[in-house]
Amino acid sequence: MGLLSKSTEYALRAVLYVASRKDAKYVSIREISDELGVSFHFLTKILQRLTRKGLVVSYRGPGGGVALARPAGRITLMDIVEAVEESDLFTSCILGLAGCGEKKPCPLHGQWARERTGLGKMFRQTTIAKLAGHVVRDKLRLADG
Amino acid sequence: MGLLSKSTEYALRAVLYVASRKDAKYVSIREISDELGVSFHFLTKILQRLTRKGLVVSYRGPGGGVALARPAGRITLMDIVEAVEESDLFTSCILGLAGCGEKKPCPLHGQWARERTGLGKMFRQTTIAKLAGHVVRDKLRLADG
DNA sequence: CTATTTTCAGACATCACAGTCTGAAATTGG
DNA sequence: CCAATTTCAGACTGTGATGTCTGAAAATAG
Ligand code: FES
Ligand code: FES
Repeated sequence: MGLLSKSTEYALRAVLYVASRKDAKYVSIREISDELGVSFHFLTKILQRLTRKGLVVSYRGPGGGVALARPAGRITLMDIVEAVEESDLFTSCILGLAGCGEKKPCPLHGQWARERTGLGKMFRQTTIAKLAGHVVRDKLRLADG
Repeated sequence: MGLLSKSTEYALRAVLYVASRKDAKYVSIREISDELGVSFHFLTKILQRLTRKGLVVSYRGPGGGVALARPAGRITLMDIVEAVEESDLFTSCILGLAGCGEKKPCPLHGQWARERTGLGKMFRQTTIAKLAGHVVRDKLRLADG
């Protein structure tokens, strides 16, 4: 099992792609799906979700597409993950028990809570701007190959 | 998405339960499923996998059940996870790209690789004995409620 | 206005994981 | 031997995530 769902993976890659094309006003979903090598229709549904959540704005018709709703420096990985994934990764018990907390911990609670906090920090502190800049400067990939 | 699959969660809980019943020779799957509150048949399939992988030994007939194949101090969480999960969590790209490594990193590689290493250490260094001891001494739960 | 482009919306299909069920094989106790 | 107990094996079903398809709605260009 991967850490993130396919939907979240695609969402992150798509947003990073849009952010790395700072010059463009709107980027069409068709262009994104072609560049990332993922299904157009599936990506459309995912981006619609980001649109409804207010992370990206969209525009229909020729020259339309999607754009970030606010500066990439104010969008974190956690924003995206929370928008598309209904995951309790950062709050739930690693053994799947009901209610994770200090009151009734499972035997793994201590160690998992520490790792989870580290992961949460990474997702909350890393912005799209930082990663997109990395993509542009170092020509990092957002697709296979 | 949780970090572990249901199968892995059940496997860990079952092994911890067996380890925390040091006095017993064999623990029946029925007893385990009752205590953990999970499906008997489903748990059976999971424990059969652990048996085939050589992590537990089983015995049929009255008084039969499963037991750890070696001292709990020499079974790590990673042993269990690798036995039941065909997960690449500790080797694959967090964006799902083909081939994760320094040669062709994705923009998240650096940060994810660090977190992943921490997680891997936790799973490799934590033994069943340590956690089961914790369960017995502090009466920690392995089931809901 | 008309044709084209593009997102929006939702139905439908596919697939892997989770869970259920039935019966066979092994072991024990009487 | 016989009956009860328990694991082993595999077929079957349910469910949610993934992926595909068709058409409507909005915007642009001519
Ligand atoms: S109770 Fe299990 S991780 Fe917190
Ligand atoms: S290439 Fe993406 S995490 Fe290593």
